[in-house]
Amino acid sequence: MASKDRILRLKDDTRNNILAASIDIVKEEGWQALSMRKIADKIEYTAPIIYEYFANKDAILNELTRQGYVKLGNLMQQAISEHSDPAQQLEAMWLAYWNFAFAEKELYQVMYGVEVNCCAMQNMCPDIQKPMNMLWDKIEEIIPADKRTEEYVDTKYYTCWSVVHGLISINMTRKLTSDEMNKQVLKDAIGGIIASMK
Amino acid sequence: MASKDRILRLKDDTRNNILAASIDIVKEEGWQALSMRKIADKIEYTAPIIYEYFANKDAILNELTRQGYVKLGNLMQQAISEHSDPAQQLEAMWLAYWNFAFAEKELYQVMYGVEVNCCAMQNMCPDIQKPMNMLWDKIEEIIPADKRTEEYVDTKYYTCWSVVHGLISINMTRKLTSDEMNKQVLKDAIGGIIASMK
DNA sequence: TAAATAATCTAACACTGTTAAGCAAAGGTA
DNA sequence: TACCTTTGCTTAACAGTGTTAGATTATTTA
Repeated sequence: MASKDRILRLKDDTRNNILAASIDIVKEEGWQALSMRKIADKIEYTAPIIYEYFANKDAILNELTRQGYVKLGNLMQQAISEHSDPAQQLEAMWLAYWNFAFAEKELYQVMYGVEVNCCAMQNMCPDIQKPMNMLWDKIEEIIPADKRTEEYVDTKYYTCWSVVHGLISINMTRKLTSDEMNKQVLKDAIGGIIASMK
Repeated sequence: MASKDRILRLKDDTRNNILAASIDIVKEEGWQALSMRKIADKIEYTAPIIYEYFANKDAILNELTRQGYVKLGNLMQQAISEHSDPAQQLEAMWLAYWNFAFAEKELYQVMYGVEVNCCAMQNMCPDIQKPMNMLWDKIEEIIPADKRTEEYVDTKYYTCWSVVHGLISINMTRKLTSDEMNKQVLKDAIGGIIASMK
């Protein structure tokens, strides 16, 4: 019965191949160029077999989105482990978020809908919520107990997120700002918000 | 020769009809649903005649984008006229930006590529640059002369823009935050940045 | 070896943006 | 009035898209 396992492993392989082929195509030609037939070509099959692994094209994008959040979560975990002071940890987490957005540009695009049309963030699965929760918890930790209401944490969380995501979006759609200025804006804004929490 | 004028006016009418039909469709069914044949149906023609008025689909989106920037510019102008203090003017301008994004959600989406795929911001025509320039100039005005370098103004400009655009993007892709909190975040962040300029 | 099952492909549907060819009505000219 | 040319518009088509049904081939099981 070990052959069953081998076959299952092979099926898993082609599933991964589909996902890998997809990001390859996106990296080469952008999200708009991603088509079922192109994916099939790349994995040396015909288009219909993809539907044995994914319900439809959106399901592929959803899985890539999920994987993106997993990666982001891991990077944040690592950022935390490299500092002991909560404020420094939070800053490192946002920096990790920032770096992830450009290191995995294509994933960030599908995760946060910058220049992508698809998949309107339907299923809020745990993987997707994790990075958000990590940031939220860390902010909660920094805020002194007497100010620590859910609303206050929410406000600070969304303020930080807005700055970072906004700056990333702007950088991705048009590229005018210099790298030094990005770092400056990021440090200024995030630093200011973090300082205002205490 | 007045009949020539009438005919030209009619041509202008259908051009406008094409644009109006386009936003109508987008408002009803979203950007993804916008197709040449649907536009044609709405203006009671067949698809190919659209190409007598616009080079291709992207050209339609570009024109809508341009019109969006014109509207935004006018709203900002109005915001300025309603205050005398530069800091208050700037705050009103950002508020106008914010309100525009939700009053003309579809336009904002095509202007800033939130959940849209098309038209990668190719031709930076004056109409498009105007709102940016208005904000930039106002920020320059607020910053005291001894700090007023181009880089410093740039930094403050992008910081503000990032917060606002980020918050808008987040609100448009997922809607979790409450209206009151949005205003709070906006006022907090923008207010803070403006205060830090002086 | 024969039957049953799994794996894969071909063909098709309805849609997309876009172009070329053709028809029909209007305009100008003799 | 007759012809010609231009304009306005349509039909038909091409190549591409996501997706499904049916047929075909290969593999496993009895």
